[in-house]
Amino acid sequence: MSKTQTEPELLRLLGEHSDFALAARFGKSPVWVREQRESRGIEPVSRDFNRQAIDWTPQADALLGTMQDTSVARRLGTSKNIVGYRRQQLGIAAYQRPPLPQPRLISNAKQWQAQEDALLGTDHDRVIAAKLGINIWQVVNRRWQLGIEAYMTCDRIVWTDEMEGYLGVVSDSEFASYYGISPLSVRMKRIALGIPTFTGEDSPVPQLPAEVYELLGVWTDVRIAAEYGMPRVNVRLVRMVLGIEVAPKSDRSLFSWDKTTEALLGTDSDANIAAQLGVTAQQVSHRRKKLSIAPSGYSDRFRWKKAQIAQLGRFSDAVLAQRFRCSKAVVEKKRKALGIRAKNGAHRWTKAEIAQLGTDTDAAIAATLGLSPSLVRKQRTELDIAPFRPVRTIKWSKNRLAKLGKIPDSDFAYELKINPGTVTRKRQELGIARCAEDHRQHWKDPRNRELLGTMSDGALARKLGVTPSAVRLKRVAMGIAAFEPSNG
DNA sequence: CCGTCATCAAGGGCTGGGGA
DNA sequence: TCCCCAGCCCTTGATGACGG
Repeated sequence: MSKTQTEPELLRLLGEHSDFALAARFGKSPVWVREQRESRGIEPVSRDFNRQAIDWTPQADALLGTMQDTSVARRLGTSKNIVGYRRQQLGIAAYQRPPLPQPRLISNAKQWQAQEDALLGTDHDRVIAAKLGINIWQVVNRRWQLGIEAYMTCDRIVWTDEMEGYLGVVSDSEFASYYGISPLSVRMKRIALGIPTFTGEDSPVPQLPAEVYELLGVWTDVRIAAEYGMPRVNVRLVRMVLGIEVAPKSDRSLFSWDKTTEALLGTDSDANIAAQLGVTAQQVSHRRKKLSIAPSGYSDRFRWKKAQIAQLGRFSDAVLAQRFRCSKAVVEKKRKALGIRAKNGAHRWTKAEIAQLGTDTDAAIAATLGLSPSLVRKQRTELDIAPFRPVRTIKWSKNRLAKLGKIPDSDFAYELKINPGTVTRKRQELGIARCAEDHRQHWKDPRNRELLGTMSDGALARKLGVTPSAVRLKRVAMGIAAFEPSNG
């Protein structure tokens, strides 16, 4: 089929078939197909486009249970839910993965009870292992055998059935480009699901020394990578494939910087200097940035090209500095000289959002805008906006005065966004008795006390409507250890 | 007693260069 | 085209210091 024949036919089918299907049929890239579709204002085809089109032939049925539903779905061009439904209709058991390599730590077989199986995947393997009084590897192995997904608290990329179905259909880079994510993330996901490359080659999971398997989830990835001289990404990939949660954080170690050690900053890579000083690369990076020292190898004498100037403001200065191999200050200077507005990280600040900075606590604004408090604080300090101070002159209206003593001081203070002491003093000044209830009521409730240490202080604070500090103080006072996501 | 800020550790994710 | 990997940014959460 010639190009002149191909393209009108392809364009006619836009929106009737998925971008990937058309790309495969006409030998185009999915990104190109999407661009053509979007430029014509055509909506993408529904992810269920082929729901009715599945022809369950004996050959198709024969695949059920011989591999993961996701893999069957990919072969048949449908979703894993449809495959799973068909498999259950025919009473075919789900595909069971082969057993994991048996580390030395698994000493004896365990008879699993139904209620113990029910715990799998509901929390970190380490936590469940502690609850059951067994080794984490017994939990991992059992969960793996039953095909239960590991408990995850964070997964930034939301992998849909549709996305998983297209893994291996096109190259990782093509896939990454289409969905706007990193090829590395695609590769890791593809290997984790046991899907070969689109050329049909297997991507083996990196082999780690036997003893390292026992350290996964026990030591941090960074520590394993450093101790065994292997890339962190390999450790992460194997841990991800096995569904082992991250390890608890190590104890923090403070480093005292002096003129001699500070003089090293920027003379070599942060990692090399970190190794030299026996600290983490992030500590070096943090100190270097604090002193406004450019990374090693970055030059301030930078010759700008048109293509590079075109990127100013479209990406954060830091990202461009890394991309152009120059310091962040060089990018910032050029951008400001051209009057181009900065792009901060993944978030582009609007005028309305900037106007909110400093009008409330960073945490409260972050919650409103759906950002992290750190990002809000960073933006506020960059714009030289003073932090919100809860201590301020408050106008005591009749309505506000009427509430004194009717609700707990701390609750009222929270409502007014002022310090609770201010409310208490005003109430005492007017001789009004305090409300019998106060924030301590939170801790009088045994159900709330039982929550201490079971989740992060911040999470419990949000749940109870108090600050993380309040939770932390109570937790420490009761001698309860801080919650560790991987604590076992 | 509680809120805020600064600092640090760590994980998720990305970029880009080099090699097969 | 894929793989490998160093280096970096962003985010989350814990904690000490300080102040109201």
